[in-house]
Amino acid sequence: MTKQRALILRLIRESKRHLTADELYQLAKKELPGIALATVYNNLIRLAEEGEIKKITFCGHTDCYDKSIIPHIHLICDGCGAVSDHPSEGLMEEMQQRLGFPINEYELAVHYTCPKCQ
Amino acid sequence: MTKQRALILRLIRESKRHLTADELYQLAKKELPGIALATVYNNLIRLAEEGEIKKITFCGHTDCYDKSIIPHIHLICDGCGAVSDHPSEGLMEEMQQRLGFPINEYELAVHYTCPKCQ
DNA sequence: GAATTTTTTTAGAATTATTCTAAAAAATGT
DNA sequence: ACATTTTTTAGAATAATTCTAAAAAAATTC
Repeated sequence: MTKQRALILRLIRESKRHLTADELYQLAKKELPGIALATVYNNLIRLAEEGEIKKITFCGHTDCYDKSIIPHIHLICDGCGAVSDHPSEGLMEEMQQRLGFPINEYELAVHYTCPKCQ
Repeated sequence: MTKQRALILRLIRESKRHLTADELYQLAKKELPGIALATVYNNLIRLAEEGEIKKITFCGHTDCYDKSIIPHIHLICDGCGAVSDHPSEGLMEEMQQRLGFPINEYELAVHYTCPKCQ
């Protein structure tokens, strides 16, 4: 665990939003000015492999990284594009029953119109 | 409706798989050798806007285009990476009940291990 | 149906996101 | 501390996508 990797993990955990690789790079540079963008990418891959964070990809957006590795629903407002998280207890089991075979995980993005954009 | 757009739409509809922009470009060139890659992109954007096709993005994969605009589940094998479609009747309603507010659409990718890769 | 206007296409440059490479630096094991 | 392994850095390379300006095609108007 290098100081670069620790910093990236901390930034992801402290953030209220999902951050892109470049956003993390910009934030990381403030604390560790010499850090390279490739280091951010390397560590994001590694942290995701180790299960510390989760890579998320939405249609039309740059890949982001989520501190929560517990499955949950991503709510996307079609008006302003804001992304929020929503718990999804029991959805794994529900999905397995529906499909009739065991599953490893799922990614669920729900598009709606948030109260502000109504 | 230009012949380029018609061709791209036909190729998507005739394909059994989801195709990337570049795959479509390669296929389209066989029938219309002078077609430009930008034309493929322009028309994919347009066709998706018009609701003729659907753009799909999976974590780590290049964007693909789906002939079916009816919501369905994408099954992704974690072994071989193969993507297949699965119907999802009633899932929209189920999801709305779970969330407690109306939704526009959803994207659901389920990761599993296919029989071959077991 | 020719002239005009609008839309689309083409070719290539530009941009964005990401990955690769090779040398330097840091961390780890002895 | 010395050797080995891993990680980082800087910058080049690649991949996917978008932009731009001119040419071509399609649609509209007279």
